[in-house]
Amino acid sequence: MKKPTTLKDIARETGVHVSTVSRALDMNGRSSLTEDVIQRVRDTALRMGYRPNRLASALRTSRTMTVGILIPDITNTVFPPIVRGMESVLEPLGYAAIIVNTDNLPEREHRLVEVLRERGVDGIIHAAALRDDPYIVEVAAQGTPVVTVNRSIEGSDIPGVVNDEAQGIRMMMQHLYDMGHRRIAHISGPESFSTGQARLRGFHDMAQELHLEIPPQAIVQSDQFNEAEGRRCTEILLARGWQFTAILCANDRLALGAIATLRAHGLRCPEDISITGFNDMPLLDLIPPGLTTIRIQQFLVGQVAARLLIQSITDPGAVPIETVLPVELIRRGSVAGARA
Amino acid sequence: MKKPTTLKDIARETGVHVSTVSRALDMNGRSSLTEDVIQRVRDTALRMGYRPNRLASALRTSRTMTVGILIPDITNTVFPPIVRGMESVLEPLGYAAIIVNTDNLPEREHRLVEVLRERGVDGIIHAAALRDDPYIVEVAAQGTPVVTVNRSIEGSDIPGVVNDEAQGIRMMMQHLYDMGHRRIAHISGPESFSTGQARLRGFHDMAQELHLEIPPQAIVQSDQFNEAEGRRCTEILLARGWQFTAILCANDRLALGAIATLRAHGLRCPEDISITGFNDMPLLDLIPPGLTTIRIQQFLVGQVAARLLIQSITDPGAVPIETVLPVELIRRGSVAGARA
DNA sequence: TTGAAAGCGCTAACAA
DNA sequence: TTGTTAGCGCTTTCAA
Repeated sequence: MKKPTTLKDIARETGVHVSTVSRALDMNGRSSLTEDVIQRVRDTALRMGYRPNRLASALRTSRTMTVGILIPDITNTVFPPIVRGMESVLEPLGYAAIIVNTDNLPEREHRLVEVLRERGVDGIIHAAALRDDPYIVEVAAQGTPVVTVNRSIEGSDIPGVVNDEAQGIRMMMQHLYDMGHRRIAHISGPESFSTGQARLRGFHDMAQELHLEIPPQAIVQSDQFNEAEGRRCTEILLARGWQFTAILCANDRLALGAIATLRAHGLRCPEDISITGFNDMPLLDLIPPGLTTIRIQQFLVGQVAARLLIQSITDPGAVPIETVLPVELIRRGSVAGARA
Repeated sequence: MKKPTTLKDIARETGVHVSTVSRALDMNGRSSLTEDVIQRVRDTALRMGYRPNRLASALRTSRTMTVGILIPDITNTVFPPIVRGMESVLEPLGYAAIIVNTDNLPEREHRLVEVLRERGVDGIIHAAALRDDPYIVEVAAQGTPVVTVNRSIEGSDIPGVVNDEAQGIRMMMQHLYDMGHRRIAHISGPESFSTGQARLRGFHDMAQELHLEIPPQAIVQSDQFNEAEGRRCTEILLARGWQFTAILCANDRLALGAIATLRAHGLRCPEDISITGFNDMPLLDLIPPGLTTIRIQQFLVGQVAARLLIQSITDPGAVPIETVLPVELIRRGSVAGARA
């Protein structure tokens, strides 16, 4: 239970004033101190096992060297690589991260942001932003640096990193088209997320470009990005009776649900119906028939977001509002040529 | 950029002393204050959007209401559910969590623990403990409450939650035996983790009980719990030429690697060789041929660990050293009857 | 180049 | 029941 060494202890030990110790231990700002004093102080600090008390220093400087990360659900396998990407830039810079799960619930998000603010985080990386998220906009307006990842907030000037949704959908549609598909259904993402929205728009735009007819029955909107919703939406699609040869799903988990439901109806993927996803989440390659999907650069997206946040903290102003990262089409087994 | 409301602001506004404000806002300890004052203070606090500064309060009380969580790698899908389990008990109690990834590297673990201590965490949940982990033992000895999850530290009195490894291996061996397997190989876990050790011992114990002969060639030790090691170890097993009908792998990822290597050698699972795993990680059920495995209660293990930590913080002494959670055998497609 | 002193926001004796 | 006071450990302005 021994109590930690403080600056005062080191001061007593070396016979200088605590402010001198503080200066000697300050790494960046050149301190105008004698080399000799600096050495003596640092040596004794090391010897006594000094560990700076960031709470105290934060109270003085209002810099905690801690940031908050808002995730919808860390259990969703797309997010861990993103988090590691963030950590890979934050940790070397001396930042620690408080990670919280919002479950996409606005009032839970609200509460958790309070938790972060009470702890004086220097900034917030928001991977769970809602398209309409007035609360976090307010937080940013009050001076807490905020950046969004994956999703963006509509009509706000909060910097964000996103994947090239439009291009991803475009490549996928082109691929399906090239494989002979003309009647393509779409299970779209929740309309409360910018990703769901962007992918839906991409779908319409590309359909028009390819001169595909997309009747209203071709599209079902999901309420969440998960397997259960994928199943529910596929049931609806099937019940509508419109004859489609492929379903372009707004993400991988919806696609997994779609495949399961198809199978339950005696339909095979890809022989009867082709299915596509989005994200290329981990382990996907091992799940038959191998989902054809759009790969986003999960680790990189995290890195870029973290860099943006650091920049917002140290040098606001010069931070780009939107950063778009390229995506890649991954062909696997879930797309086949359209039946005649 | 408006600066946050402090107790002093509320004091000025209500015309009482800041210590009175502090008392009025203190939720638990009944404060011997007039109902009227309490109401007035709380009302204005609410009106002014007061948010307690935990840094300042922590500096005074040395309670940050923040805990540290050490994970080997959040990208490993067994861990996110465990983390959610922890969060499910921590968050309602007002605790936030700083989560860090050790990658099983001792010196990285060391550095990250420093990061946590500098931020004054009230305790540490260690899901990345090494069998021999003198540093964290020292940290605990110096007064920081520590509990381990999944893995335990040898010869220490640090409280820990583990799964019933012995019973899991026992059930699995019995299952293989019942399916006619008599020549069972084992890809064991890293010897630096208590889990690897415990499962290996369980393997030997149960083999003896079943009167199975286990020649030295039957066992290969992995260096890490991942697919690459599973492949490497399987190659070794195959090269040795000992005829086995099943491989009991120390965890799911080793098993996934084993299946891949078998396939590369033209061997089918389960027709030629049966394979088993441990953990029942998410998505495993979707990967063919469906790995027969031992399910650990991921969410629960996290919950229990968090409860233990809170107890260690608030009421040390009465904390059980070891808590063992039951496991379950999950039969899927990777085990078939042994070939004659 | 170094020391003195004040204060970040809060809590907890101790007094009144 | 409420106010006064001191101080948690650190940084930073001002003096010397």
